[in-house]
Amino acid sequence: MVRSKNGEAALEPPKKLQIIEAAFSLFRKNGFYATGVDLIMQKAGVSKRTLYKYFPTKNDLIVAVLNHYRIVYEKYLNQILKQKDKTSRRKILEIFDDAEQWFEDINFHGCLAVNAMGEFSGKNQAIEDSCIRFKRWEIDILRSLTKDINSARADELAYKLFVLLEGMSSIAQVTKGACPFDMTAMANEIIERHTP
Amino acid sequence: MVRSKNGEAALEPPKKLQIIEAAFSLFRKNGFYATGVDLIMQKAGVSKRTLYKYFPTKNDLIVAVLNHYRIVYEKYLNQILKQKDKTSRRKILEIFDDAEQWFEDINFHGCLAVNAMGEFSGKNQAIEDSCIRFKRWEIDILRSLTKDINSARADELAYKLFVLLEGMSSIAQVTKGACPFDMTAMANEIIERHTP
DNA sequence: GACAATGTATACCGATCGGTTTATCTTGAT
DNA sequence: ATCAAGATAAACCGATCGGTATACATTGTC
Repeated sequence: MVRSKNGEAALEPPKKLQIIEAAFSLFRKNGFYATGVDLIMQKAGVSKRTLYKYFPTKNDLIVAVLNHYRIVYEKYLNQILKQKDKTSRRKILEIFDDAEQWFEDINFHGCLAVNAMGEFSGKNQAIEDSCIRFKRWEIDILRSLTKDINSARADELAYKLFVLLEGMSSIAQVTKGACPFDMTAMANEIIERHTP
Repeated sequence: MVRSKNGEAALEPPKKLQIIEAAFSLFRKNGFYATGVDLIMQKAGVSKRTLYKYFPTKNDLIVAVLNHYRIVYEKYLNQILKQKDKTSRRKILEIFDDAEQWFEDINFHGCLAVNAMGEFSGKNQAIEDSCIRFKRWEIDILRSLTKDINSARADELAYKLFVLLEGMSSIAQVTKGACPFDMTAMANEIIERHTP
């Protein structure tokens, strides 16, 4: 059984990833300050010593979680972006369609980077930088798509779509109600208006 | 000098308001969990006993601060809304103009209700309710103005403007950079498109 | 079977948290 | 001048925080 355990261990994520994923779900649900390291190590099934071996401070773990957040997002986006048979416009609308569903999920608690900035703004530069990088990356993705729609006004279109996405996210986080209007249709209108 | 002190005391806000205002600025800058009651009482120039007389728990103070946040916002909005010589459209654009300046301010840290929801979602019902009420109130104000522009589609127009406002707020909070596009012009475009 | 490495469990640390209590001082009304 | 009210300052409380240190169990390698 030792051998089989080893085989599994090679496939299952290492402890470091376990910790990040446990912290990720706890931070998202309960916030950063409100989540203690004891709870994280308990949920990760890992001792405190191991946790502090991989992450010398809690803030280091937070930075790692924010990076993980982007990687998870990236994996999802790549599934959409790699579809060769779809136009950039359709890809964008697909992103908005999925986002609309997320926002209606009872377990949606807003963008982790926005929440982190609300708790650590002016307090921890590394965390702030992570958040800023995340948002810049988000709009870069959108811009890479809007370039195919209207290369001359790609920046403007990407930014307008981004504002729509962020606005809906914030509103959904607070009001927790279903969107009173069709977000994807809104995105489609904006794209329509910027299509030459 | 005792008499002059008394005279001033009658005009200056009572201790309760001092506490709320001190907590307001601290919560906005440093977040809720990260701000201890000791710092609040120190900044308010008030003893701990007095603070706990007016607010039995810290969460009670947070709710009061969120209500205060709405009242401050309301006072500002009333200055705009009461101008009889301006159209509702101009009033909306004025709101967006001011918002754009706020967002570029170095001391802007996002919407307090959004930040509070990020820290207390699923933890404190009273705080959550305060945040939800705040957002509902915001969109109600917008709807009261869009009714004058297009009564048939007032809800839709108000919501679109609200999404724009919230989206810009979130983006500004994280990226801390100047808006790359003219937000008021965007609002104007939206209104234009919904004007019959 | 021995050994070093690694992980776990847990006790512990000082600091700080939200909140209470006590003791002192100021104040306004009589 | 006195006295009760209400404020302050500060000690204090138990709990929890992030983080460290210790003791024990498990593991792969030789």
